[in-house]
Amino acid sequence: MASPTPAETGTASAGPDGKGAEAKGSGGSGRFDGIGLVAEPVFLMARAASLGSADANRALAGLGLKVRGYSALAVVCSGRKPTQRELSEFLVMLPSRVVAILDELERRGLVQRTADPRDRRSNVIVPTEAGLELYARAKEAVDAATEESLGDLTPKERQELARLLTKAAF
Amino acid sequence: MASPTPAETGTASAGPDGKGAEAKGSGGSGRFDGIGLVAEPVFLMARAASLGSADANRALAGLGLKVRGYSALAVVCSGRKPTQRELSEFLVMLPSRVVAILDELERRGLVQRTADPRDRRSNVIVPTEAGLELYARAKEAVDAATEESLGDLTPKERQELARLLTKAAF
DNA sequence: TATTGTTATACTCTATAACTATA
DNA sequence: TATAGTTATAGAGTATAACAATA
Repeated sequence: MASPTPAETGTASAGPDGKGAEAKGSGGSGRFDGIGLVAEPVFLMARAASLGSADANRALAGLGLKVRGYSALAVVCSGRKPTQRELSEFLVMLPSRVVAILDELERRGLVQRTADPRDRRSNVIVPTEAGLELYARAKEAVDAATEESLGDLTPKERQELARLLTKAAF
Repeated sequence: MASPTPAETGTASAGPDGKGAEAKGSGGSGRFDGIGLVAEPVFLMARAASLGSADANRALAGLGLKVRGYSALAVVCSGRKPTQRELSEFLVMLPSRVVAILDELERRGLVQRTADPRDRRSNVIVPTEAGLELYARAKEAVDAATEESLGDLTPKERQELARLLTKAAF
């Protein structure tokens, strides 16, 4: 059981099996009952995030994106015109990592660094047409992956999960 | 706002600010409203897990543990006598990573690799007295950190969050 | 033949500290 | 004096492939 092959998981997460092979749908932790850890939010969030990111990375692989690049592109495509500092805070990424992510997105012609008229130290990041188009397709891919990885939750449960995670994440 | 100093975050997570400095308690995403990404579970789980792990790592630092080592110790101390393969699957860690984690825990005298009478290829991992004692203290530290990072959620909401995350994580 | 644990290796991400140009 | 972006570098974590012992 459970293929020990990590698969092309991209990077930002993943682990030994692309998808939990234990007791999905049993309503509990399946064959891992009795381990106190399964009741701890820190562990549950880490595991869910790891598996979810792996799924999303697989879904994004065909578009040449991974979760972090996709997330940055999503903020840039929101119309908010973020600076790199804002991206750093929102995505919980170090400024130096933002540089690398944007270098790649800019090299591919998906975003542009533009001058901030109010502070010449800052870069305002805006999407290109190609960036907006790729983002639209990427979002579909991520949504489809989410649909699959949260397949056990009802729409109402998903909405509640998102609400609670928002309180935990901000 | 928001100290750009990452602080001694351990490793398994972290980012630019140890704790969200935006609009905690506003019931929403604060100054990040209008970014579609904040509604996506993959992003929310990654952000919550990142901040939560950073908090937990800070809480565990004084005990010489980080989230992954703590998690492995927790499973070993559950009385389940896991093999390394089982730890790999449960913790979503590659077998080679489990080797490194256990090498460290064993070197510190917290766990022991013992022979599996039913399969001489496997190691059955058991805790030492010192391991059980350290785990008890570590669990308290993690629980306290969780108490703080989920401080905005009512007990009922935390319970519901744990239930939904369990469905998502297994 | 397949699996467990192990080692080795390459790559990515995280963390820190410096540097520049602005403010 | 402080901040935004950049670069460089050290340290963890992730992903693969191979191997010995065992099944």
